[in-house]
Amino acid sequence: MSDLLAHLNPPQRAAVTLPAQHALILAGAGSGKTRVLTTRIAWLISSGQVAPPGILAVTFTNKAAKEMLTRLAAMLPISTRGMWVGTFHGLCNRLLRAHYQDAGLPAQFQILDLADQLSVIKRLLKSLGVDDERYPPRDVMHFINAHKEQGVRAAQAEAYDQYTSRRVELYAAYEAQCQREGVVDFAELLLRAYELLQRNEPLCRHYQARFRHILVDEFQDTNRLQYAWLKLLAGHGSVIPEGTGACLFAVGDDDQSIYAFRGADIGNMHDLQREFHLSEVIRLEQNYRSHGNILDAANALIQQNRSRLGKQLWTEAGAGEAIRVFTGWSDVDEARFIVSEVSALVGDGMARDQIALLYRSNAQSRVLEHELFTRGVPYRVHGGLRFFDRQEIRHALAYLRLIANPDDDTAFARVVNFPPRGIGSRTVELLAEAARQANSSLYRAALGLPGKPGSSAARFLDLVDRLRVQAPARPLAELVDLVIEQSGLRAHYLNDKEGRERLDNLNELINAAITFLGEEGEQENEEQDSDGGGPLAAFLAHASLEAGEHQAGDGQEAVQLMTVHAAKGLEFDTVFITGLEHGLFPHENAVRAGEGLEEERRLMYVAVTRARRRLYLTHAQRRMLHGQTHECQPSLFLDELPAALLRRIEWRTAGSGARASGAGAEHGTWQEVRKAGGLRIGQNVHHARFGAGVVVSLQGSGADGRAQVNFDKHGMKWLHLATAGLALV
DNA sequence: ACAGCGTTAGTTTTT
DNA sequence: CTAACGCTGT
Repeated sequence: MSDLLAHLNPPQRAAVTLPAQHALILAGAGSGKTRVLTTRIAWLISSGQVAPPGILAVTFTNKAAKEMLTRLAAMLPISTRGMWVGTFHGLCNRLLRAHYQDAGLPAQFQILDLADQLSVIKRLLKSLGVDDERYPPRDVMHFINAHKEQGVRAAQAEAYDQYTSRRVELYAAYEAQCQREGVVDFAELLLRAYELLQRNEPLCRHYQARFRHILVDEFQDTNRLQYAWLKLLAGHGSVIPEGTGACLFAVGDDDQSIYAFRGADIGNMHDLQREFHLSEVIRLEQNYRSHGNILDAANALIQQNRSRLGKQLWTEAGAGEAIRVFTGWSDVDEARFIVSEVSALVGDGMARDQIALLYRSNAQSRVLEHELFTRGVPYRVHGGLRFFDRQEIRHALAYLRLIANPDDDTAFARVVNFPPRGIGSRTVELLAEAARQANSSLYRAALGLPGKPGSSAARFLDLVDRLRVQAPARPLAELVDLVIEQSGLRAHYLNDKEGRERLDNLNELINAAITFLGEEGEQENEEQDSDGGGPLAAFLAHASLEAGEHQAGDGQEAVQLMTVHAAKGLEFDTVFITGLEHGLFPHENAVRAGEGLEEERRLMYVAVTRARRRLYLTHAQRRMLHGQTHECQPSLFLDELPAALLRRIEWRTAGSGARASGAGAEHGTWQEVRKAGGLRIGQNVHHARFGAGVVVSLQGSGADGRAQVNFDKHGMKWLHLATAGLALV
């Protein structure tokens, strides 16, 4: 056991060996958060304080849950069996499957992802004849989800004006519709599980007696409902029998809270302290990731935020390199600099996957990708289409869903005419109308319709029927194969020119089914409760809850491109934070909202703390946005970093000795015009707004000519010679 | 049933 | 500037 604690620093050890009590651990970036969490569990178990079934560990992502299990398996001599480790959604799904009747759900209930949910809402609005201009489906969906995340049902929702009142009605209709179809959306998964425990006292007592330690990762990202769920399970706020209820061990970092827009509420951190009477908070501030300069920059930046619990990262590593700042003349210029820098780093032996290019919004990847592609640098963009989101996979899953639950209208509508079998929109409309009148699902309405035997509609119903009859006798993978074959999907994609890849994906789905069953059997389960609905329902839930890797890395070691949000939790030797311009990062939409700027700053903080050794901050003076070129001001975050930590990078400039690679082709161009406008490199100039500076490079000629000037006070700028009014000094 | 056209919007996202 | 969506015409 002492081995467990051997490599921990004092605060980490204090957190791990805390007596059985509620606790909040404020874990800074790179401070060994996951390690503390897993070691705590291992310590609790190996010191005999709790048996594995007494542990409930909650994360937000499947990746984090998996990582926790892997590390635990390495630490503990005994099996992790019996522990509940998973995402909020995964665990709630488990609860609902085990107690589906008490929760008022069919055994085969399906889980709607965001796209499915939107599709349900669209159909609902249509059937109710709602003007979707006034009530855009996306807004309605957001309205519904926001309420559910607050734990508010339609019946309790406040309708303070007529418009809202209508949306509450739609929320109620949506609830009814989902109930009729036997489907639950993501938020419903949590709300149902919460209500299940809240209303069923014996059941709640059972779990309160079982779980003695609840550990939560990324606590700052919890929404109100998730916090309420945790409190309920921990037995907080109600009188419960002696020896039951759990200790809540929450690990989080308020400075890395970047998901307020989807309901995360940092207020939960304050409430946790208050409601659980936490006298002290353990702070993990020693950072094992980054060099000193990077941490100093991060600290200085985040200090500008007013509402913080307070924390200061430090390291035993040296100061390291200065933070490099580059100002591009344009977004393209910025990208060229970055890629040239990347090439140089790779040339010096740095692994490409240790270089990350971060941006605030996805659209920004375009220019970077173009440049990387042109220069032949392998790269990988995170955040693309996920496996279970692919069209062909969704089609196949829809058939499987129909087999499991014929009332699933979303699934029905998706495949009723795919592959095309002559069931047009007219037929579907009639069907929808019949279903609405009979208050039944599309499938049942279709059964009731006076369809001619042999009609395409009847053949479709036969197909689903036939598959459903065969389903129970078949192993899951075989069933998937059967569905792909008999539905005509395989034949359809065989005739398709881009179908090759889609067929590969469908075959991959069969593999996924095999893998899934393997893993399923390996873990769980001495408990009977975990499958309500058999392997098919479990597989479908898996498909909804774990959307799969974004794309299998093609093996080739590649430069990593992603949004700052997607980078949270990751680390790289070298990080480029790009597009550091006002309006872009911080994003203008965020700045307008009340606390928006602070969240943007936290986002910047997350970005900065991703870097181990080298950090580049880049921005452009003009950028193409929505088809128009915009003049861009540097991000205010650049000004919030101590100048002493920064070093401006000059690129393709005379005599600077900066990376000259890539300048070859353009070298001649600017050499010819270096005398443009009477300016020369090294010329001292004065600008009305920026003051004194030195010309470091010249480009273009005539009305197009521009000069890069390093201003004493304002750093590097590109200026139009025609308009800048530079005075020679 | 589907191609082709016009319109419109355009942060961040896991489950 | 795009991409995505919805509508119209064949």
